[in-house]
Amino acid sequence: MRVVVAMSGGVDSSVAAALLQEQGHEVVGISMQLHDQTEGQGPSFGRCCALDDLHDAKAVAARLGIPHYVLNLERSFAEGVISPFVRDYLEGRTPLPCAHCNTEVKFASLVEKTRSLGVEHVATGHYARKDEDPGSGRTRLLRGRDRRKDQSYFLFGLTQDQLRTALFPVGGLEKGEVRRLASERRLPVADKPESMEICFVPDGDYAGFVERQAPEALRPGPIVDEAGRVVGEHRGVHRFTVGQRRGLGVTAERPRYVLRVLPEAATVVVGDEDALFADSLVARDVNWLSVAPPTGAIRADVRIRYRHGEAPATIAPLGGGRVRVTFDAPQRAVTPGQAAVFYDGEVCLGGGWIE
RNA sequence: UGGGGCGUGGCCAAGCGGUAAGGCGCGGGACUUUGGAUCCCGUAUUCGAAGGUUCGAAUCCUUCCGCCCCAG
Repeated sequence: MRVVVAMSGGVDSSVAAALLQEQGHEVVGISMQLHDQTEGQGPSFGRCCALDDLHDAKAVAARLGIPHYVLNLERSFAEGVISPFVRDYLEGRTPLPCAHCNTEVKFASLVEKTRSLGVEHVATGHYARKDEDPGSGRTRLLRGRDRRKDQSYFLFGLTQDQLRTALFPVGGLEKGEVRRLASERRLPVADKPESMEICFVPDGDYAGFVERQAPEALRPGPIVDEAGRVVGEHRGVHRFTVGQRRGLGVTAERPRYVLRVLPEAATVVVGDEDALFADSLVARDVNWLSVAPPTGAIRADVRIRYRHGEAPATIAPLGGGRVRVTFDAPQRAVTPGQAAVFYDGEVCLGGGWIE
C-alpha cells in the first residue's frame, strides 16, 4: 500500500521510512516546512523544522530511493501550535507544543493534504504502538516498547480516525536498535543527536520568543509569598512555570518555588517545596482515545508531564469534557497547560489539559 | 566624637570559644521531541584591618577603618 512518512530529518523517522520500504510498501517521504525561523535575522539552526533537517530528510530519502516532498504547513503550525503556545504563556499556563503539533499538524493537516495522493497511512517516528481492541473494535494507542523513549504522552489527543491512519514503525523497537538499524543501512543521520528544546525556539530563549510575538507579555509585577508579602519583582508572568526554582532572584533561607501564576494580577506566588504537592487536579477537553468515555469513576495511572513516572489515581467525570483526577499520593508541581494522560497498563486511554 | 546597630564568598545570610549552614547567582555534568522543570557535582583554608587573651577565636578584649539608625 501507499504510505506517507513524515520525515523530520532525525533517526527515528528515517528508520521508519526504511522499514516500511523493506516491508514492500510504496513509501513517499514528506517533510513539513513549519516555521520560518529566520524572522529576518539570517539562517537558523533549529532541530525539527530547520533547513538542515530538511536537507537531512532529503538525503535519507535519496539514500533509500524514495520520493521526497516538502509540504508547507506554516500556517497550520502558526495557528495550531505557535499561537496556543503564546496564549498559554500570556494566560499563566505552561504550554505543551509537541502535543498540539501532533494532533493539529502531523495528524490533521498532513493527513488532509496528502489525502489526494491516495494515501492510506501516515507514518511517523514516534515511540508508540497501536492495536485493535477485540471487544469494541476500537484502535488503541499503546506505549512505545522502549519505556525510556515512550512518546504516547504527546499523542493522547488523536482522534480514532487519526489513530487508525497512523503507523508507528519504530514503536516496537528500542532506541539502541533504531540507531543500529540506521547505521547498518548507512543512513546519513545514524549518529544525529536527540532533539531537545522547542523546535521553533532554537536558541532556547522562549521568553524572548513570546515577547517578540506578544509585546504585551512584558508586564512587570510582584513576586509574593503565600502570605501575600512582596518578596521580589518580575518582568512578566510568561517567564515562570509551576515548580520553577531558578531565575526567581528571590533570596530566602530555603529555596523558593513557583506555586502559582496569576496572570490577571501579574503576580507570581512562591513558597516552600512542600506546598507544591497536590492530591488532585481538574483536566478539561478530555479526549478518550482508546476507550469509550467512562460513565463513572475509573482507576488509572496518570502522567502529569512528559518525564513523570505515572501515579495511580482515580478519574471521575465532571461533565462538559472535564474530569477530576485524584491521586493516591500527592504529586509535585501540577502545572496548568500540561497534559494529564491516563494509562491502563500498556494502553494509553486518553488525556486532558490541566486547568 | 550623646546613644544604639552592623561589617562572613559576586549577592542575601546562619554561626556567637572548638576548627565556616543554607539560599541566590555562577560553572560543569545527567536527563529530554513541552517547559529558564527535575537530578547530581563544584563554588570562602577564611569571616573589614591590626594587635591581644586562649591548647584552640568568625565567635572574648583593645585600637583603627567603613556603613546604618535615633537623637542633637
